[in-house]
Amino acid sequence: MSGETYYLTTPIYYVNATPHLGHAYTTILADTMARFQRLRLGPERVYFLTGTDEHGDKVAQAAAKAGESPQAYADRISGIFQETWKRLGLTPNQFIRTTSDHHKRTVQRFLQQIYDSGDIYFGEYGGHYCFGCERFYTEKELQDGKCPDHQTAPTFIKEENYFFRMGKYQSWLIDHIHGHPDFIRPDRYKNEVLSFLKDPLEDLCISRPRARLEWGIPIPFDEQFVTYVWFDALINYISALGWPEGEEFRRFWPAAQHLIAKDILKPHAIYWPIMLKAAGIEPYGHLNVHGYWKIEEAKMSKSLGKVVRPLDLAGAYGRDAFRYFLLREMTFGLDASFSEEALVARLNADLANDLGNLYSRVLKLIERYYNGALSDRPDGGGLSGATGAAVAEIGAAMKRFAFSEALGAIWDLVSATNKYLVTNEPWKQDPGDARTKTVLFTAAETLRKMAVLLMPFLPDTAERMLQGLGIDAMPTSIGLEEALASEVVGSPRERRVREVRALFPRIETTSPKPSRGTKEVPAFPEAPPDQITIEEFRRLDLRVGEVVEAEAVPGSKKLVRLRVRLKDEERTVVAGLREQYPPETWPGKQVILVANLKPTTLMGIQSQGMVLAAEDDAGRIVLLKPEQPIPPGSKIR
RNA sequence: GGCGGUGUAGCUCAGUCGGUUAGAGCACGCGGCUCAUAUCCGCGGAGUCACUGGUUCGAGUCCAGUCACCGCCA
Repeated sequence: MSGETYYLTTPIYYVNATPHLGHAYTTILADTMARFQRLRLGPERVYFLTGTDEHGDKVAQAAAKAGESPQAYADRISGIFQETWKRLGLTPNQFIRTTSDHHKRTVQRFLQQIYDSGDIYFGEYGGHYCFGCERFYTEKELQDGKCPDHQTAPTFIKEENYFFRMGKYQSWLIDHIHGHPDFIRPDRYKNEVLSFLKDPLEDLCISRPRARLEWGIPIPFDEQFVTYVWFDALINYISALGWPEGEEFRRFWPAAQHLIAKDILKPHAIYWPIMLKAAGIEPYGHLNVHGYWKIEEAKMSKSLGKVVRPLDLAGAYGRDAFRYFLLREMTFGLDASFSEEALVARLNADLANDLGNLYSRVLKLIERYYNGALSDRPDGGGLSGATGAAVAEIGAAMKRFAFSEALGAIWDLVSATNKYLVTNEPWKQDPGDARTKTVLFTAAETLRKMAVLLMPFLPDTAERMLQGLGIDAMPTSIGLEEALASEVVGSPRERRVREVRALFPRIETTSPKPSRGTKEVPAFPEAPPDQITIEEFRRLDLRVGEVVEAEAVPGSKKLVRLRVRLKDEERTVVAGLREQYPPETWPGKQVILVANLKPTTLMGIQSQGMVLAAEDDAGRIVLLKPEQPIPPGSKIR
């Protein structure tokens, strides 16, 4: 029980979408910090939580659209998140799901507790409700009577609900933030919260009538209502630890470091501390807020597409290179730009040229001079100052979540080691000379320490470096200082360097556009690029259509203009099939239509879809149609 | 409309309490080296610190205003 512990959380991700760059960034940051703290404190003192948020209107709607039950849908999307983190090599201690029985019970217990203590009341509320946002809007907030987010007219709803007395704790929260200046960091977000708290805080509506929304956790004291999703979701941070009597809760609360993106500042900075206060739980330790990645579409390669999928990027460039870019390029708290061009620049300059080449030149010299033997390792101490400086800087930077600065400190050490070699020129010296040995072994020792320091940031690379240095045992259950001491890691007397492979092959960019060296990059197991996922397939809206009329397009040999009936709409579709299927053969035919194809204009006629046909090697074309007649508009999946 | 933030080299950014010649990385140019992944090391050019005015012996830094972009709130 005694001693510092570290509890790190990401938001739980809403399952109405699959993982994107933002999800990956937050989770990679958390993983890096978790690994760093495990190295510093020992793994048993660190707990890293992530998971998925699975209740609410939007999930129910997405499930309906996918033709699945909400639970089946949530299971599937949650599974994709878990698989993605696994493939990225992330190491959460727990992956929590809000549809788990344990979480549901905890939420009910929490609600009951604050209900019993009088902080929840029943009241009536009327307002303009947007189903897309799952919230009410005031008249002023609406733009032209429509929801500013969804551009749809809200529904006026008057209903009774349960409300949480947040206003009661407003002054307490303001005092707490002032009393703990880094409760919310960086400062810009603290200021934003304090500015918001200058106005009176309204009570929070924490229920939704079941008649309107089934998919949620029932309110324990009134089965006619389910819990508002935010209220449900925030509680994950303590239900995961087994609040109230769980051993992990006692051990890791309130040493919580919440990590979020700036879009969900308010629930975390205002609702959540007040919820904890009302339940008699100590506030969390810190809220750490990061910015957005602005994706520069112009600088993204066509093959990876506009949608930046973490696994595609990690697959193309290697997961450590992807991770390095994210950690190095964004100043914590600020926005940053993401492009493959910038990623390749970082990969070549920092990873291949600086670190990879350093590793390679040192090991190859040792290989050649001493047949790889590292058993006799006099460390001349010529780099101890630079190493010590790096260790100190990393520690200071990580306290502030300044990942980029921490990596900068490691690269200062890389640079110092390169300078050290140029200064001492071991390749010009006699291998048998004591000085030569000292220089090379000092460099090797520094590489080993560098690898230890890199473990949280580039775990795969750190492991490869240590293995190249003849070390199999990863330091996991010891502190950082011990890990850096040569006696602990790699103590076997018979250490020798192993086969040296390039850590990061350069990606050649000689052609005007970065020619992506995808093939050469050591990728981890990943679907070949010509396969698509089931999600990608589902983006196609394929429908059965029935041709109502058809006529030749004047001035064209191949084109035929079709009127195609779907369920209760008709589309004009221009097809290039007139030679095979003249106009008179079309009426009454059932066809397969790509219904969500972007409309295009052919010979002055707008075509709202595409009819599917098959073509053999000889160029013979046949139309696809349902095996049996089926109502027009039927979905194909 | 209110509050807040940002504006520094071609690009991305650092710049502490006001202090002397404004910094780093990338990119570019020159030189060195040839162990190393065409890598590494050294040197160099380039800035009206958004603009205008003020305080001060002295302003990138403090104050007022203007412009541009961004965020939060209404």
